[in-house]
Amino acid sequence: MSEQFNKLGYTKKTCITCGKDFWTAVDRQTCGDAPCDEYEFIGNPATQKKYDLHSIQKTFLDFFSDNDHTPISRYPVLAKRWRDDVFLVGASIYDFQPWVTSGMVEPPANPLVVAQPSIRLNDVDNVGRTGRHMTCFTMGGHHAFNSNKNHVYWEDETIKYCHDFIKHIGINPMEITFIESWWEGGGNAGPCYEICVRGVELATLVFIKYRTTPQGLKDIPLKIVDTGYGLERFAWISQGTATAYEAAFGPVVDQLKKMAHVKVDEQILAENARVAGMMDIEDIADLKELRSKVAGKLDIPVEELIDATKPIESVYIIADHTRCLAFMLADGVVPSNIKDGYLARLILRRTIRFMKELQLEESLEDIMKIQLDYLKKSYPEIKQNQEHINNIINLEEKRYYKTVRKGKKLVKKTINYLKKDGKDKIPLESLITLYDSHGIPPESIDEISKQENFDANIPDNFYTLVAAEHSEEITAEKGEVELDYPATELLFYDDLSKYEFEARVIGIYKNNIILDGTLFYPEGGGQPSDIGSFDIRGEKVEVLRADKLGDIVLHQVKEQDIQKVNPYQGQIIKGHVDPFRRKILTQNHTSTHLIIAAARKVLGDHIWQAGAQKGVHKSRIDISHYKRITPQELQEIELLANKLVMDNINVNTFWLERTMAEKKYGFILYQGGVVPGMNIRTVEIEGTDVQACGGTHCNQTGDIGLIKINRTERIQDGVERIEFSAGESAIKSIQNNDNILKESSGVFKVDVEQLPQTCERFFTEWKSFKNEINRLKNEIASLKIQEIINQTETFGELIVLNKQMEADMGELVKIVSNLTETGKADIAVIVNNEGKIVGGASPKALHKGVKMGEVIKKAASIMGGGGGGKPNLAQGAGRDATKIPEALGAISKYLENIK
RNA sequence: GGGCUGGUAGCUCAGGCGGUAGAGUGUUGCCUUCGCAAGGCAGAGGCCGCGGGUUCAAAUCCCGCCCAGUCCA
Repeated sequence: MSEQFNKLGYTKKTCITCGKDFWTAVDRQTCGDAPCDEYEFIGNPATQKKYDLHSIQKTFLDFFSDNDHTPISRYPVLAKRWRDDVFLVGASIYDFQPWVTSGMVEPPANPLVVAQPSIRLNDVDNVGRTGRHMTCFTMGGHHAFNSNKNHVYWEDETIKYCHDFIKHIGINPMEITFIESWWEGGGNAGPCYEICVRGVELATLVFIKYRTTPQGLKDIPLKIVDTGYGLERFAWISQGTATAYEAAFGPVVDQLKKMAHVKVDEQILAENARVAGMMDIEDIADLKELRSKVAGKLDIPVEELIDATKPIESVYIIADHTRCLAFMLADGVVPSNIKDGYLARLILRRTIRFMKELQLEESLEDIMKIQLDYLKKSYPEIKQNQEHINNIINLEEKRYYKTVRKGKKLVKKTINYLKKDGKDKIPLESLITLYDSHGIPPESIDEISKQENFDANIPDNFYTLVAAEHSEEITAEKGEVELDYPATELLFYDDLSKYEFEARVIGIYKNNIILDGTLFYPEGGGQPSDIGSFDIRGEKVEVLRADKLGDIVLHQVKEQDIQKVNPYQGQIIKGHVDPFRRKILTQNHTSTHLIIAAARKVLGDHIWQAGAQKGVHKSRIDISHYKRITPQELQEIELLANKLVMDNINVNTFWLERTMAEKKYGFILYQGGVVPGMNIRTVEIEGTDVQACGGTHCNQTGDIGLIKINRTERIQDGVERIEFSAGESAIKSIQNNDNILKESSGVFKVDVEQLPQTCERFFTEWKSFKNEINRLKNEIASLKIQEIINQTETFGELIVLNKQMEADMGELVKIVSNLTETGKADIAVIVNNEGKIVGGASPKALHKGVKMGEVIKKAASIMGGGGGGKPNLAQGAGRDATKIPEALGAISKYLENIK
């Protein structure tokens, strides 16, 4: 245990309430954390000086900077910029996972200090209501990374720093308690202290020293001091405001209050926060309990409490959410229906919903302006993105209103149907469909139902029931094979123009050959593998593909070829890479970098690669963009990309240490996806684009020759796919388009230039001909009626026509329906020479029980076909025209029975 | 990545268990009116998203694609 506590005059006690061990400098019974201790700082700040978020952040960074820590800039909140296991940064340690924390890469500084905006959305429902929950908070972290070679500092120093910092800002250290605890997360674990003052937890000091495995805890080589100071909490305790929101973003709250004319009862809020502080609030039931407790303490009915707090809670939510959004959008999250984009949309729509609740007339853009003006003091880069943020939120606002409008209609329609069916409440099934498929939250359904005097019948555990609808998905765990061979030397990086090489066979795995070095590029980074052949003492063995397994390249050959290689284990063989394929894949790969660069120029800096697949004939690249790329924009991108080709820019590739590379170029390096490893292969197209990329690239952009963009596709909301071809394939693509045009214009026998207007003309004419034909058929039908109207017979009371005549299906239908509708016949059955048959019945005949569908079905089946329809009109057909008389006979027979 | 909706007239949408493509609105002409608002009558306007399949017959059923919306991880 730490010596430091004794030095500082702290002794260990056990909390009489929760039983946890804690360290204190005074004689006290409880640990100092809620619920063992109540909030004691509301209306009673713990410091002389009041810190706002900007000043506490600066004080924090300066303090640790003065104590030998290197301050580093915040990381983007969008964690996928450097890792692919989480969407958003949830703590300062996320910045260094996994590369630094695994020991693979040196930290940017050691020890270091950072104020990292972090986003956690799991408690989103509590935000604004408990006085302390936020979606976005600033985690101050001072970190030390201790290895065998380099011991920086551990527990003693950490405790001292924490103690000194708290003292530095003016809190009496006698008030601090250090609660002993255990921390686990992200596959790591270690002991920790929770630092509490006046009932609120201000920081956590974690000492990461283990890896959690199914077999238990394992020591890790790198021991990490992971501290998290809740800077908003520090601001709060220094100001003693009723809620953390006033302390963290008071100016925003004030302006919103003014806008919405919200009046606040400070006493209620303070009591609410105090009681909430004592509770672990997780779901709606907890919130309800909170309300009733607070109402009880204030001795007012719950309804009154809710009415009194609802507006200000909305203000808090909006202030919190816009801050969260500002970071997300500025850092490059594009709202979407999936992944991180979905989270952004969720927050954005929640914000609008609470704006509606307050009946604010201002747009989201107006509100966001307040937030950005507040944030710009510490985060000028966010304010610089204002235009981009506005573009997105205005678009999203419109989309949201459209969805709401549609949703309202749908709910009303649903209710109408239910009313017709004599139901008095909405079944759960419909509620789930409305939410799940159409995004209408149950609160909205309830609201609309009330207007329609209907019971929405929404269960309390609605969202749990929705979750139950989504049955768990099976994720196939792929068994990783581990092979014990030395890393294959990747020769292709040395000289990209070489296609012949010699290497030693060092192993064989299934039908794969392992060499000590290779020129074959293994599939990776969206670039397909090379193909080619081995030359083994004059015998040729085809290489089907190359794959990377860890550091080893596997060369796949045909099963039967393995014996040819087997005797040569340990010997040198020759390899030959298909130069054409390699060349065109290389051209395609460099092209993707140019298209990205061009797209950023044309569409904006928010463009980020979301995936890519290169191919021989065509390649594709997915980019984040919040709306469709217009055809004009696409042509601009194509032109610009080709200009970059024509400029014949040098493409430089070199290896850089990871942290160095990040410092030099920023996260835009990871445009093409997260790359593993200590050193990063950096591909730089001079003055145009830099990416961490393991692929093969042209030496100069001119080597590409030509880029042809073929089409775009919206693969997901917020992600646009661009398909293109490069080099020879680009020429082929253009020629292919040419051929299509020539063939098309050839059909019309016009010049290519005239094709559009010719198509237009033909299509228009085709439509008018179609209408004309329809009109003529009507006329023909009435003429043909004249032909046969006098051939009717009378069966009892019914006038019957049962004949064969020449007419097509459409005419038959018109003739028959005209006859029976006008009363010229009660039963009309006409069959043409091909065996197509139509029958109709007048209301009078229907009344007698005639079912035309059955009649025609029978008649058509005699002719070897089928048919059917409604009682008053039916049609059918048979292939055997010789049976027509027989079919007509059957009908006569049927009619005999009717009369 | 997975699930669920939807795409029908210029617009808003019915219809859909296969059997003659509909309404409202807008539009055009005529009637009523000094004129307008309004009303009455008549008409024009549809590759029923695209491509396959099943069937005597597909807007309708099946498969694929495109477009839009939405929920979840």
